[in-house]
Amino acid sequence: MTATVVPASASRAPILPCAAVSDDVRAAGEHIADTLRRLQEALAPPRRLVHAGDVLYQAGDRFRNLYVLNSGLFKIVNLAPDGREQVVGIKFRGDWLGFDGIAEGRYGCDAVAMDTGEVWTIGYEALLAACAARPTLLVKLHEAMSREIAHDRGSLLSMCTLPADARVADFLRSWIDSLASRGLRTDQISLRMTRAEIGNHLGMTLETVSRALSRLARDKVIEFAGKGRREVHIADPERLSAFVQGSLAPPVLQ
Amino acid sequence: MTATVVPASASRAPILPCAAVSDDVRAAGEHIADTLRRLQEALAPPRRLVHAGDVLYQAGDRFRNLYVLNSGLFKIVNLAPDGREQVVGIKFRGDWLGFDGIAEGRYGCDAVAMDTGEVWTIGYEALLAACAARPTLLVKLHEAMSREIAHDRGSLLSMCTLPADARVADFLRSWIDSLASRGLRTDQISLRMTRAEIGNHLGMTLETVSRALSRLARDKVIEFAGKGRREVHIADPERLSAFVQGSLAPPVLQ
DNA sequence: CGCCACTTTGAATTAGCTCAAATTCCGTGG
DNA sequence: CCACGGAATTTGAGCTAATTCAAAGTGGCG
Repeated sequence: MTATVVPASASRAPILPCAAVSDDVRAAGEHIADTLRRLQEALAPPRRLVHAGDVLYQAGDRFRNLYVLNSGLFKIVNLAPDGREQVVGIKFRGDWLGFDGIAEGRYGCDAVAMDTGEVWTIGYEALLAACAARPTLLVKLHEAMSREIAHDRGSLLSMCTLPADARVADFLRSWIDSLASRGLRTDQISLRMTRAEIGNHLGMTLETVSRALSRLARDKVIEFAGKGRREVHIADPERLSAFVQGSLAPPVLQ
Repeated sequence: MTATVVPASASRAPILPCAAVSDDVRAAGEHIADTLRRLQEALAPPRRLVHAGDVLYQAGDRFRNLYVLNSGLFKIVNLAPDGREQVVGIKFRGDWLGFDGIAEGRYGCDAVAMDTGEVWTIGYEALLAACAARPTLLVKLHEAMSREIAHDRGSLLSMCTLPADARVADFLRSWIDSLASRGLRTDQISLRMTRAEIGNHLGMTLETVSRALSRLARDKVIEFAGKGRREVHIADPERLSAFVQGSLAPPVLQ
């Protein structure tokens, strides 16, 4: 574990590339900043710097804290007793981690950093105490849990109703959505995951992921940037949605 | 909508068939009863009788209430804008419904009764007010949300890592688990769903569900009871788990 | 009794998997 | 700076699990 603790006096927020964004995108970005501000005021949570590969918590660890991502990227990995494992979620700035530990008193997943970032540690008991005095903080907490439930259901829907190619497209689309709702630029994704990890997350093999990406590139829905093929450019997010739709309705139009 | 409102003076709890159950199963059953008791004390929520097919709320409806199931069985159906739909959850006695509506102020799914039952309506604002004075009620609420998140992730894992037959077995196993944790008899399941619904829930076709069930019956993992083939007897729940495991490890034993 | 919805089972088709080989990328050490 | 080696990626060629299509079979209910 190479993570180190950073004093609360560290920089308040990361620099956000701020291109032209719509009003509701800016509003959504504000929503996250607002939550972070309130957490800072109420709890002045300790901050921790993490690097790719760092494990924030593991399945089975005793639950005491929730965590909020101030920057960076995490994967949430679910583990079955029999050894099966799956990437069940990708977490971005503003996302909370660890909700699944509340009920049983132990985390049910691993949380692994996929990039350098900063995590705020929120003691659960302290959070509850703070919420008692600040109702809006409780509202934020519930919204975050609710969003997570809704998002997981969306994943399940994609998994169950989309063919492999469309599932990959939808995965990219939802990633773009996440970026957009944080006011980040939506024309490129830096996939900090291998094809194998993406495949595991989407319930398909790494070869199928590779083929799907190649086809999306061939059809000009995405394009690869740079040397490695982990930088994906997306000229128009709409084309991703269109691709998903297209793979549903077999050309009925005569 | 044929549902009717039942006065709060109605019977406190349904009759629970109580065979020999282990201590922690009884404890789990107590957990639910305890939550219901606290809700009753704090809010005296209105009770509503529902019948199979009744729709409690629909995706898009304005969110105002959570609901707690005192008896009966619900399915939660997620709907995509493009018409895709999926049964993303099955709800039993003690389960909460509607969490997904908190964040956006609108429900994201339909909640449809699959059997006669009684639902308690919990005004969200009133609940928050009640929680302010009763911390344990807040704890219960968070536990319920946490459990839902953990459960959804389990579903995703099954979907992504199990072949069709094992997925059906795992579905039955988790249903049995739900019954067990409520102190209900675990040797039979009354599937109040068609093969098509089960298939939709598990991401496979109705034919595949039918074949999987036939194979499970042939292998004596389950057996059909009664005339229709919706009553499933399960002599030993362990055999379901064993079947799931067996379909993972290709006979390595020489 | 007969209709209708649900279920089962079979046969043919296919999407995605497995296996295999070639290629690219990137860090490391000479 | 370049050569080397391991990991990740791409692409091809069968193979298989699950789907689609089709046809009986079964049960519930007016």
